[in-house]
Amino acid sequence: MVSKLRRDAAASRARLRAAAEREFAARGFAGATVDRIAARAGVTKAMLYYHFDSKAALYREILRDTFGAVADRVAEVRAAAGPPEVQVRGFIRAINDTAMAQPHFPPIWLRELADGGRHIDDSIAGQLVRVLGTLAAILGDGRQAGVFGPTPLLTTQLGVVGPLLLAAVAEPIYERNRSKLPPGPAAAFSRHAVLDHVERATLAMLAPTASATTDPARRTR
Amino acid sequence: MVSKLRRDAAASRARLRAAAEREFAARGFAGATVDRIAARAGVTKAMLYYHFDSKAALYREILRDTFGAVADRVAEVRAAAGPPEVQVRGFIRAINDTAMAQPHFPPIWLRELADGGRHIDDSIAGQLVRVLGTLAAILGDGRQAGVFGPTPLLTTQLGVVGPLLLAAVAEPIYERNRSKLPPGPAAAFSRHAVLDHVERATLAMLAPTASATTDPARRTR
DNA sequence: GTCTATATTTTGATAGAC
DNA sequence: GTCTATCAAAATATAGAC
Repeated sequence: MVSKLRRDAAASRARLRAAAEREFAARGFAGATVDRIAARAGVTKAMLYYHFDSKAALYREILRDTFGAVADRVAEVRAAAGPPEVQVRGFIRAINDTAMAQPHFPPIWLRELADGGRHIDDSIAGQLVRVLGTLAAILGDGRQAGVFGPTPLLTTQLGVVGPLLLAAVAEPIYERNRSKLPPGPAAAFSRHAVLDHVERATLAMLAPTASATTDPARRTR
Repeated sequence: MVSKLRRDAAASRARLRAAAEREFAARGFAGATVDRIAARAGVTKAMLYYHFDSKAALYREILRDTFGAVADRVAEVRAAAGPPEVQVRGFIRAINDTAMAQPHFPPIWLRELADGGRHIDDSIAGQLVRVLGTLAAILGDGRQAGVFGPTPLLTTQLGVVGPLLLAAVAEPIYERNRSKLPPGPAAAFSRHAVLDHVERATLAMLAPTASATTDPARRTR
Protein backbone atom coordinates (compact mmCIF):
# COMPACT_ATOMS: atom_id res chain seq x y z
CA MET A 1 0.00 0.00 0.00
CA VAL A 2 3.01 2.25 -0.07
CA SER A 3 2.32 3.21 -3.65
CA LYS A 4 -1.23 4.14 -2.73
CA LEU A 5 -0.03 6.34 0.09
CA ARG A 6 2.61 7.89 -2.07
CA ARG A 7 0.17 8.70 -4.79
CA ASP A 8 -2.21 10.29 -2.33
CA ALA A 9 0.55 12.28 -0.70
CA ALA A 10 1.76 13.49 -4.05
CA ALA A 11 -1.78 14.42 -4.96
CA SER A 12 -2.26 16.44 -1.77
CA ARG A 13 0.98 18.19 -2.33
CA ALA A 14 0.07 18.99 -5.92
CA ARG A 15 -3.34 20.27 -4.85
CA LEU A 16 -1.72 22.51 -2.26
CA ARG A 17 0.74 23.81 -4.82
CA ALA A 18 -2.00 24.64 -7.31
CA ALA A 19 -4.16 26.23 -4.63
CA ALA A 20 -1.20 28.29 -3.41
CA GLU A 21 -0.47 29.51 -6.92
CA ARG A 22 -4.00 30.81 -7.24
CA GLU A 23 -4.09 32.34 -3.78
CA PHE A 24 -0.70 34.07 -4.09
CA ALA A 25 -1.62 35.34 -7.57
CA ALA A 26 -4.92 36.76 -6.38
CA ARG A 27 -3.77 38.28 -3.08
CA GLY A 28 0.00 38.42 -3.00
CA PHE A 29 2.25 36.88 -0.39
CA ALA A 30 1.11 39.09 2.48
CA GLY A 31 -2.55 38.95 1.51
CA ALA A 32 -2.65 35.20 1.13
CA THR A 33 -3.48 33.05 4.14
CA VAL A 34 -2.53 29.45 4.72
CA ASP A 35 -6.11 28.79 5.85
CA ARG A 36 -7.48 29.78 2.45
CA ILE A 37 -4.77 27.86 0.60
CA ALA A 38 -5.62 24.70 2.54
CA ALA A 39 -9.35 25.26 2.05
CA ARG A 40 -8.89 25.75 -1.69
CA ALA A 41 -6.88 22.54 -1.82
CA GLY A 42 -9.53 20.66 0.15
CA VAL A 43 -7.15 19.66 2.93
CA THR A 44 -6.35 21.05 6.36
CA LYS A 45 -3.77 23.59 7.33
CA ALA A 46 -1.75 20.94 9.14
CA MET A 47 -1.28 19.16 5.81
CA LEU A 48 0.23 22.27 4.35
CA TYR A 49 2.84 22.30 7.10
CA TYR A 50 3.47 18.61 6.61
CA HIS A 51 4.37 19.13 2.97
CA PHE A 52 5.99 22.56 3.20
CA ASP A 53 8.21 24.18 5.80
CA SER A 54 6.39 27.49 5.91
CA LYS A 55 4.22 29.87 3.95
CA ALA A 56 7.36 31.64 2.75
CA ALA A 57 9.03 28.39 1.67
CA LEU A 58 5.94 27.41 -0.31
CA TYR A 59 5.90 30.81 -1.97
CA ARG A 60 9.59 30.66 -2.85
CA GLU A 61 9.17 27.17 -4.31
CA ILE A 62 6.51 28.56 -6.64
CA LEU A 63 8.69 31.50 -7.62
CA ARG A 64 11.61 29.19 -8.33
CA ASP A 65 9.62 26.74 -10.45
CA THR A 66 7.77 29.44 -12.35
CA PHE A 67 10.85 31.44 -13.29
CA GLY A 68 12.65 28.19 -13.95
CA ALA A 69 9.95 27.22 -16.45
CA VAL A 70 10.33 30.56 -18.21
CA ALA A 71 14.10 30.16 -18.30
CA ASP A 72 13.72 26.65 -19.75
CA ARG A 73 11.34 27.85 -22.45
CA VAL A 74 13.54 30.69 -23.65
CA ALA A 75 16.55 28.36 -23.52
CA GLU A 76 14.71 26.04 -25.93
CA VAL A 77 14.10 28.96 -28.26
CA ARG A 78 17.79 29.72 -28.32
CA ALA A 79 18.76 26.07 -28.68
CA ALA A 80 16.58 25.85 -31.79
CA ALA A 81 18.92 28.44 -33.33
CA GLY A 82 17.64 30.24 -36.40
CA PRO A 83 18.03 33.87 -37.49
CA PRO A 84 18.23 36.43 -34.63
CA GLU A 85 14.91 38.05 -35.58
CA VAL A 86 13.19 34.68 -35.32
CA GLN A 87 14.81 34.01 -31.95
CA VAL A 88 13.64 37.38 -30.64
CA ARG A 89 10.11 36.56 -31.75
CA GLY A 90 10.48 33.18 -30.06
CA PHE A 91 11.64 34.83 -26.84
CA ILE A 92 8.63 37.15 -26.83
CA ARG A 93 6.26 34.29 -27.55
CA ALA A 94 7.83 32.17 -24.83
CA ILE A 95 7.02 34.88 -22.28
CA ASN A 96 3.51 35.26 -23.66
CA ASP A 97 2.88 31.52 -23.83
CA THR A 98 3.94 31.11 -20.22
CA ALA A 99 1.66 33.96 -19.17
CA MET A 100 -1.23 32.29 -20.98
CA ALA A 101 -0.54 28.74 -19.78
CA GLN A 102 0.22 29.70 -16.17
CA PRO A 103 -2.15 32.50 -15.19
CA HIS A 104 -0.51 32.92 -11.79
CA PHE A 105 2.74 33.97 -13.43
CA PRO A 106 1.96 37.60 -14.45
CA PRO A 107 0.44 38.81 -11.17
CA ILE A 108 3.12 37.09 -9.10
CA TRP A 109 5.94 38.58 -11.17
CA LEU A 110 4.40 42.06 -11.04
CA ARG A 111 3.98 41.87 -7.28
CA GLU A 112 7.49 40.62 -6.80
CA LEU A 113 8.81 43.57 -8.80
CA ALA A 114 6.66 46.01 -6.81
CA ASP A 115 8.04 44.38 -3.67
CA GLY A 116 11.58 45.13 -4.78
CA GLY A 117 12.30 41.43 -5.09
CA ARG A 118 11.90 40.82 -1.36
CA HIS A 119 11.36 37.06 -1.69
CA ILE A 120 14.00 36.43 -4.33
CA ASP A 121 16.73 34.21 -2.92
CA ASP A 122 19.88 33.19 -4.77
CA SER A 123 18.39 30.20 -6.55
CA ILE A 124 15.45 32.26 -7.79
CA ALA A 125 17.76 35.05 -8.90
CA GLY A 126 19.70 32.41 -10.80
CA GLN A 127 16.64 31.57 -12.91
CA LEU A 128 16.04 35.25 -13.66
CA VAL A 129 19.65 35.69 -14.69
CA ARG A 130 19.31 32.65 -16.98
CA VAL A 131 16.41 34.39 -18.77
CA LEU A 132 18.35 37.61 -19.13
CA GLY A 133 21.45 35.74 -20.19
CA THR A 134 19.59 34.00 -22.98
CA LEU A 135 18.18 37.29 -24.24
CA ALA A 136 21.66 38.81 -24.09
CA ALA A 137 23.00 35.92 -26.17
CA ILE A 138 20.29 36.36 -28.80
CA LEU A 139 20.91 40.09 -29.02
CA GLY A 140 24.66 39.50 -29.19
CA ASP A 141 24.19 37.15 -32.14
CA GLY A 142 22.12 39.71 -33.97
CA ARG A 143 24.65 42.41 -33.32
CA GLN A 144 27.50 40.24 -34.58
CA ALA A 145 25.47 39.31 -37.66
CA GLY A 146 24.85 42.98 -38.32
CA VAL A 147 21.05 42.68 -38.20
CA PHE A 148 20.77 44.41 -34.80
CA GLY A 149 22.29 47.70 -33.70
CA PRO A 150 23.69 48.42 -30.23
CA THR A 151 21.42 46.40 -28.02
CA PRO A 152 20.06 47.87 -24.77
CA LEU A 153 19.37 44.62 -22.93
CA LEU A 154 17.23 45.84 -20.03
CA THR A 155 15.20 48.28 -22.11
CA THR A 156 14.45 45.42 -24.48
CA GLN A 157 13.32 43.16 -21.67
CA LEU A 158 11.10 45.83 -20.11
CA GLY A 159 9.59 46.65 -23.50
CA VAL A 160 8.65 42.99 -23.86
CA VAL A 161 7.47 41.96 -20.41
CA GLY A 162 5.86 45.28 -19.45
CA PRO A 163 3.00 45.24 -21.95
CA LEU A 164 2.62 41.45 -21.87
CA LEU A 165 2.32 41.18 -18.09
CA LEU A 166 0.06 44.19 -17.81
CA ALA A 167 -2.18 42.88 -20.57
CA ALA A 168 -2.58 39.63 -18.66
CA VAL A 169 -3.68 41.25 -15.40
CA ALA A 170 -5.60 44.13 -16.99
CA GLU A 171 -7.76 41.89 -19.17
CA PRO A 172 -10.26 40.89 -16.46
CA ILE A 173 -10.40 44.47 -15.18
CA TYR A 174 -11.19 45.78 -18.65
CA GLU A 175 -13.84 43.12 -19.12
CA ARG A 176 -15.46 43.87 -15.80
CA ASN A 177 -15.64 47.63 -16.55
CA ARG A 178 -16.50 47.42 -20.18
CA SER A 179 -19.55 49.64 -19.66
CA LYS A 180 -17.40 52.46 -18.29
CA LEU A 181 -15.02 52.40 -21.27
CA PRO A 182 -15.53 54.36 -24.49
CA PRO A 183 -17.61 52.17 -26.81
CA GLY A 184 -16.68 51.08 -30.30
CA PRO A 185 -13.98 48.90 -31.84
CA ALA A 186 -11.18 51.30 -30.87
CA ALA A 187 -11.57 50.29 -27.22
CA ALA A 188 -11.81 46.57 -27.94
CA PHE A 189 -9.14 44.56 -26.18
CA SER A 190 -7.08 41.71 -27.52
CA ARG A 191 -4.02 40.15 -25.96
CA HIS A 192 -3.02 39.06 -29.42
CA ALA A 193 -2.91 42.68 -30.50
CA VAL A 194 -0.62 43.48 -27.58
CA LEU A 195 1.66 40.58 -28.50
CA ASP A 196 1.75 41.83 -32.08
CA HIS A 197 2.61 45.35 -30.94
CA VAL A 198 5.43 44.06 -28.73
CA GLU A 199 6.95 42.05 -31.56
CA ARG A 200 6.94 44.99 -33.93
CA ALA A 201 8.15 47.52 -31.39
CA THR A 202 10.97 45.27 -30.21
CA LEU A 203 12.26 44.40 -33.66
CA ALA A 204 12.03 48.04 -34.72
CA MET A 205 14.10 49.07 -31.69
CA LEU A 206 16.74 46.47 -32.43
CA ALA A 207 17.14 47.46 -36.08
CA PRO A 208 20.65 48.83 -36.78
CA THR A 209 19.29 52.18 -37.97
CA ALA A 210 17.43 52.86 -34.72
CA SER A 211 20.58 54.18 -33.10
CA ALA A 212 18.70 56.68 -30.96
CA THR A 213 17.20 53.98 -28.78
CA THR A 214 20.25 54.51 -26.62
CA ASP A 215 20.23 57.42 -24.20
CA PRO A 216 21.48 60.37 -26.26
CA ALA A 217 23.33 61.72 -23.23
CA ARG A 218 25.58 58.69 -23.13
CA ARG A 219 25.75 57.63 -26.75
CA THR A 220 29.21 56.29 -27.48
CA ARG A 221 29.12 55.86 -31.23
CA MET B 1 -4.54 79.31 19.13
CA VAL B 2 -6.90 77.60 16.77
CA SER B 3 -4.58 78.31 13.87
CA LYS B 4 -1.69 76.73 15.71
CA LEU B 5 -3.72 73.62 16.42
CA ARG B 6 -4.96 73.51 12.87
CA ARG B 7 -1.50 73.80 11.47
CA ASP B 8 -0.24 71.01 13.67
CA ALA B 9 -3.15 68.80 12.85
CA ALA B 10 -2.64 69.40 9.16
CA ALA B 11 1.03 68.59 9.58
CA SER B 12 0.30 65.29 11.34
CA ARG B 13 -2.18 64.36 8.70
CA ALA B 14 0.29 65.18 5.94
CA ARG B 15 3.01 63.19 7.66
CA LEU B 16 0.67 60.21 7.96
CA ARG B 17 -0.27 60.50 4.29
CA ALA B 18 3.34 60.59 3.18
CA ALA B 19 4.27 57.72 5.47
CA ALA B 20 1.34 55.68 4.20
CA GLU B 21 2.35 56.26 0.59
CA ARG B 22 5.79 54.89 1.29
CA GLU B 23 4.52 51.95 3.32
CA PHE B 24 1.83 50.93 0.82
CA ALA B 25 4.28 51.29 -2.06
CA ALA B 26 6.87 49.13 -0.33
CA ARG B 27 4.58 46.42 1.03
CA GLY B 28 1.18 46.68 -0.61
CA PHE B 29 -2.14 47.12 1.14
CA ALA B 30 -2.12 43.73 2.85
CA GLY B 31 1.56 43.86 3.75
CA ALA B 32 1.41 47.34 5.21
CA THR B 33 0.62 47.77 8.90
CA VAL B 34 -0.88 50.81 10.57
CA ASP B 35 1.76 50.48 13.30
CA ARG B 36 4.55 50.98 10.80
CA ILE B 37 2.74 53.82 9.06
CA ALA B 38 2.33 55.64 12.36
CA ALA B 39 5.92 54.96 13.35
CA ARG B 40 7.19 56.26 10.01
CA ALA B 41 5.10 59.37 10.51
CA GLY B 42 6.43 59.85 14.03
CA VAL B 43 2.99 59.74 15.65
CA THR B 44 0.93 57.06 17.33
CA LYS B 45 -1.52 54.67 15.80
CA ALA B 46 -4.39 56.41 17.55
CA MET B 47 -3.59 59.55 15.57
CA LEU B 48 -3.96 57.64 12.36
CA TYR B 49 -7.47 56.66 13.37
CA TYR B 50 -8.23 60.22 14.41
CA HIS B 51 -7.39 61.50 10.92
CA PHE B 52 -8.58 58.55 8.84
CA ASP B 53 -11.52 56.20 9.15
CA SER B 54 -9.58 53.01 8.53
CA LYS B 55 -6.53 51.55 6.86
CA ALA B 56 -8.63 50.91 3.76
CA ALA B 57 -10.00 54.45 3.68
CA LEU B 58 -6.48 55.86 3.92
CA TYR B 59 -5.35 53.61 1.09
CA ARG B 60 -8.28 54.56 -1.12
CA GLU B 61 -7.65 58.24 -0.50
CA ILE B 62 -4.11 57.79 -1.78
CA LEU B 63 -5.33 55.88 -4.84
CA ARG B 64 -7.89 58.58 -5.60
CA ASP B 65 -5.45 61.47 -5.29
CA THR B 66 -2.68 59.73 -7.18
CA PHE B 67 -4.80 58.75 -10.16
CA GLY B 68 -6.49 62.13 -9.98
CA ALA B 69 -3.09 63.80 -10.31
CA VAL B 70 -2.30 61.69 -13.36
CA ALA B 71 -5.68 62.51 -14.89
CA ASP B 72 -5.09 66.23 -14.27
CA ARG B 73 -1.67 66.12 -15.87
CA VAL B 74 -2.80 64.39 -19.05
CA ALA B 75 -5.81 66.73 -19.22
CA GLU B 76 -3.37 69.66 -19.24
CA VAL B 77 -1.50 68.07 -22.10
CA ARG B 78 -4.67 67.84 -24.11
CA ALA B 79 -5.80 71.34 -23.15
CA ALA B 80 -2.52 72.68 -24.52
CA ALA B 81 -3.65 71.37 -27.92
CA GLY B 82 -0.94 71.02 -30.57
CA PRO B 83 -0.45 68.33 -33.21
CA PRO B 84 -1.57 64.80 -32.25
CA GLU B 85 1.97 63.43 -32.26
CA VAL B 86 3.03 66.11 -29.80
CA GLN B 87 0.05 65.35 -27.60
CA VAL B 88 0.89 61.65 -27.58
CA ARG B 89 4.44 62.50 -26.53
CA GLY B 90 2.99 64.75 -23.85
CA PHE B 91 0.75 61.95 -22.60
CA ILE B 92 3.68 59.57 -22.33
CA ARG B 93 5.81 62.16 -20.56
CA ALA B 94 2.98 62.97 -18.16
CA ILE B 95 2.89 59.34 -17.06
CA ASN B 96 6.67 59.23 -16.78
CA ASP B 97 6.90 62.55 -14.94
CA THR B 98 4.33 61.41 -12.40
CA ALA B 99 6.23 58.15 -11.89
CA MET B 100 9.41 60.13 -11.28
CA ALA B 101 7.89 62.79 -9.03
CA GLN B 102 5.75 60.40 -6.98
CA PRO B 103 7.75 57.21 -6.46
CA HIS B 104 4.87 55.48 -4.73
CA PHE B 105 2.79 55.66 -7.90
CA PRO B 106 4.32 52.82 -9.98
CA PRO B 107 4.38 50.09 -7.32
CA ILE B 108 0.91 50.98 -6.10
CA TRP B 109 -0.55 50.91 -9.59
CA LEU B 110 1.15 47.61 -10.41
CA ARG B 111 -0.13 46.02 -7.22
CA GLU B 112 -3.62 47.31 -7.81
CA LEU B 113 -3.59 45.75 -11.29
CA ALA B 114 -2.27 42.46 -9.90
CA ASP B 115 -5.05 42.63 -7.32
CA GLY B 116 -7.65 42.86 -10.07
CA GLY B 117 -8.58 46.36 -8.94
CA ARG B 118 -9.90 45.14 -5.59
CA HIS B 119 -9.69 48.55 -3.90
CA ILE B 120 -10.97 50.62 -6.81
CA ASP B 121 -14.27 52.25 -5.88
CA ASP B 122 -16.39 54.35 -8.23
CA SER B 123 -14.61 57.63 -7.62
CA ILE B 124 -11.21 56.04 -8.24
CA ALA B 125 -12.50 54.35 -11.37
CA GLY B 126 -13.69 57.76 -12.50
CA GLN B 127 -10.13 59.09 -12.44
CA LEU B 128 -8.87 56.11 -14.42
CA VAL B 129 -11.61 56.59 -16.99
CA ARG B 130 -10.62 60.26 -17.27
CA VAL B 131 -7.07 59.22 -18.18
CA LEU B 132 -8.29 56.75 -20.76
CA GLY B 133 -10.81 59.24 -22.11
CA THR B 134 -8.13 61.82 -22.66
CA LEU B 135 -5.96 59.34 -24.52
CA ALA B 136 -8.96 58.31 -26.62
CA ALA B 137 -9.59 61.96 -27.51
CA ILE B 138 -5.97 62.46 -28.57
CA LEU B 139 -6.01 59.33 -30.71
CA GLY B 140 -9.35 60.34 -32.20
CA ASP B 141 -7.92 63.69 -33.21
CA GLY B 142 -4.99 62.04 -34.90
CA ARG B 143 -7.22 59.62 -36.72
CA GLN B 144 -9.44 62.41 -37.96
CA ALA B 145 -6.42 64.43 -39.04
CA GLY B 146 -5.17 61.41 -40.95
CA VAL B 147 -1.86 61.20 -39.08
CA PHE B 148 -2.89 58.09 -37.09
CA GLY B 149 -4.37 54.89 -38.41
CA PRO B 150 -7.05 52.81 -36.64
CA THR B 151 -6.19 53.32 -33.00
CA PRO B 152 -6.24 50.42 -30.56
CA LEU B 153 -6.78 52.38 -27.34
CA LEU B 154 -5.98 49.75 -24.72
CA THR B 155 -3.00 48.32 -26.56
CA THR B 156 -1.61 51.83 -26.79
CA GLN B 157 -2.09 52.44 -23.08
CA LEU B 158 -0.48 49.13 -22.12
CA GLY B 159 2.43 49.78 -24.46
CA VAL B 160 3.03 53.06 -22.67
CA VAL B 161 2.48 52.29 -19.01
CA GLY B 162 3.85 48.73 -19.06
CA PRO B 163 7.49 49.58 -19.75
CA LEU B 164 7.38 52.86 -17.80
CA LEU B 165 5.97 51.35 -14.60
CA LEU B 166 8.22 48.31 -14.78
CA ALA B 167 11.27 50.48 -15.34
CA ALA B 168 10.42 52.44 -12.21
CA VAL B 169 10.18 49.40 -9.93
CA ALA B 170 12.91 47.38 -11.63
CA GLU B 171 15.54 50.10 -11.37
CA PRO B 172 16.47 49.49 -7.73
CA ILE B 173 16.44 45.72 -8.29
CA TYR B 174 18.80 46.04 -11.24
CA GLU B 175 21.07 48.34 -9.24
CA ARG B 176 21.18 45.97 -6.31
CA ASN B 177 22.05 42.98 -8.50
CA ARG B 178 24.41 44.71 -10.86
CA SER B 179 27.13 42.17 -10.13
CA LYS B 180 24.93 39.28 -11.30
CA LEU B 181 24.10 40.95 -14.61
CA PRO B 182 26.18 40.64 -17.79
CA PRO B 183 28.79 43.41 -17.68
CA GLY B 184 29.35 46.04 -20.32
CA PRO B 185 27.36 48.96 -21.71
CA ALA B 186 24.69 46.70 -23.25
CA ALA B 187 23.36 45.88 -19.79
CA ALA B 188 23.46 49.48 -18.55
CA PHE B 189 20.10 50.74 -17.44
CA SER B 190 18.53 54.11 -18.10
CA ARG B 191 14.95 55.11 -17.51
CA HIS B 192 15.43 57.76 -20.13
CA ALA B 193 16.21 55.07 -22.68
CA VAL B 194 12.98 53.29 -21.75
CA LEU B 195 11.01 56.51 -22.16
CA ASP B 196 12.64 57.05 -25.53
CA HIS B 197 11.76 53.52 -26.63
CA VAL B 198 8.15 53.94 -25.53
CA GLU B 199 7.79 57.19 -27.49
CA ARG B 200 9.16 55.67 -30.68
CA ALA B 201 7.25 52.41 -30.37
CA THR B 202 3.96 54.17 -29.65
CA LEU B 203 4.21 56.65 -32.50
CA ALA B 204 5.27 53.88 -34.87
CA MET B 205 2.22 51.83 -33.90
CA LEU B 206 -0.10 54.76 -34.45
CA ALA B 207 1.24 55.57 -37.90
CA PRO B 208 -1.45 55.03 -40.58
CA THR B 209 0.66 52.47 -42.45
CA ALA B 210 0.95 50.18 -39.43
CA SER B 211 -2.40 48.58 -40.14
CA ALA B 212 -1.36 45.21 -38.78
CA THR B 213 -1.28 46.48 -35.21
CA THR B 214 -4.91 45.37 -35.10
CA ASP B 215 -5.62 41.72 -34.48
CA PRO B 216 -5.64 40.14 -37.96
CA ALA B 217 -8.42 37.79 -36.92
CA ARG B 218 -10.82 40.65 -36.42
CA ARG B 219 -9.61 43.27 -38.86
CA THR B 220 -12.63 45.06 -40.27
CA ARG B 221 -11.07 47.19 -42.95
C1' DG C 1 -0.54 11.16 5.89
C1' DT C 2 -4.21 13.35 7.75
C1' DC C 3 -6.99 15.38 11.11
C1' DT C 4 -8.69 18.30 15.55
C1' DA C 5 -7.48 21.38 18.88
C1' DT C 6 -4.60 24.87 20.52
C1' DA C 7 -0.60 27.88 21.45
C1' DT C 8 1.45 32.30 20.10
C1' DT C 9 2.01 36.54 17.61
C1' DT C 10 0.51 40.10 14.98
C1' DT C 11 -2.64 43.51 13.72
C1' DG C 12 -6.73 46.57 12.97
C1' DA C 13 -9.29 49.27 15.80
C1' DT C 14 -11.05 51.71 20.19
C1' DA C 15 -11.60 53.63 25.12
C1' DG C 16 -10.41 57.07 27.99
C1' DA C 17 -7.06 60.32 30.17
C1' DC C 18 -4.89 64.76 29.33
C1' DG D 1 -5.21 66.65 18.95
C1' DT D 2 -2.46 63.49 21.00
C1' DC D 3 -1.13 59.77 23.86
C1' DT D 4 -1.19 55.09 26.76
C1' DA D 5 -3.34 50.96 27.44
C1' DT D 6 -6.13 47.46 25.77
C1' DC D 7 -9.48 44.61 23.21
C1' DA D 8 -10.82 41.31 19.72
C1' DA D 9 -10.05 39.12 15.51
C1' DA D 10 -7.07 36.93 12.41
C1' DA D 11 -3.15 34.42 11.10
C1' DT D 12 1.22 31.49 11.38
C1' DA D 13 2.63 27.51 13.25
C1' DT D 14 2.62 23.20 16.19
C1' DA D 15 1.16 19.17 19.38
C1' DG D 16 -0.77 14.95 19.54
C1' DA D 17 -4.33 11.45 18.33
C1' DC D 18 -5.50 8.16 14.69
